[in-house]
Amino acid sequence: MSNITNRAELENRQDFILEMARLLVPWGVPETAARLYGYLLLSDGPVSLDNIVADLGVSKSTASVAARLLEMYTLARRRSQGGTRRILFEASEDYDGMLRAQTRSLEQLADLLQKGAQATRTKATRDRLKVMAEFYLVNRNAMESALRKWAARK
Amino acid sequence: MSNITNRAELENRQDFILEMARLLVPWGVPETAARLYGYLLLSDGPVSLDNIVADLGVSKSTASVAARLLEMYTLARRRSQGGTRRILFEASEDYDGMLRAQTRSLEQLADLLQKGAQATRTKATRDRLKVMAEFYLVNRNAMESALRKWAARK
DNA sequence: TGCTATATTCGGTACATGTCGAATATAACA
DNA sequence: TGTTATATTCGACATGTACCGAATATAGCA
Repeated sequence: MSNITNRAELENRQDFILEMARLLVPWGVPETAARLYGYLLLSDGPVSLDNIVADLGVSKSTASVAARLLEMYTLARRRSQGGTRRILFEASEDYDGMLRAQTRSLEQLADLLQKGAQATRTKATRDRLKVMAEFYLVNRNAMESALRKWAARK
Repeated sequence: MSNITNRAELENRQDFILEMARLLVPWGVPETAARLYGYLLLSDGPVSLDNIVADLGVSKSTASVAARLLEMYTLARRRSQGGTRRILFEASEDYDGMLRAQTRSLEQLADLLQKGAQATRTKATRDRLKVMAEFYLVNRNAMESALRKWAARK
């Protein structure tokens, strides 16, 4: 039972899904999981593994693994329902997970550079490391601030 | 001819280099290129391929490829000198290359979501896509603004 | 032009990762 | 407890990527 209604629309959906994969793969999301995320974003409601298998053309094991991956990234949520073992998946509203990971990464980078600077005796090198640390910290703070502002909006 | 002066310091440098690799690999930088970047950051001046080979324990071909990669990322610069074929490498001051790539990526993501929204007929889904597009755009702008401010500093 | 120093490319190999279908586990329920 | 529907794990296989050493290319210079 496919989730897609007509032929003309399918092309657009496929394009969207493929493009989403193209953009997400460089962020470290495996191809299939990235496509699944695009698929979930376009789906009008929670979908089952069998939906995924039908519409994405992957095996059930692959679908299962990809869905769990997206859950780990907090990009998707599973929605169990009583009375059946069937699990439904949907895109999560916590779509800031990826960016939060970024801020964490920038923070760690700044930290490492700072520590590196402290352990460096050559002034020129030490100064460069300090400046870099500052650079990454400033950018981290900008993102962090934007994320906080967003969370508080509405 | 190694670039490292004494035994006690080596441990710290190695730690720094390894940690840098750990942080950069998730950004899509291959292990050896990431280690090389850490090494360049700690080096007090431009280094030759032979320095890299000696200090990083990789083959010359690997060093050559890794250095070229860093150049492509604009994380390193090569400095040719007349009178010899020897090339020296150093960390670049354009260490914002990675973050600029991020802003571009966020922009494309926002764009794709926006276009996806336009092609969606279901209101709830369409609205979600619009909100997401806005989210990524806001964050892109925050980073972009921080980068501009940094470039104009001093 | 030939010789030396150096960088780059190439072919093969090892390793990691994603995918599949089959096997297994588990929830629901008669 | 047995049967069915469903999800998950497992083992094998394919594919891609990074690495190495050898081969090749090229700059400098006698």
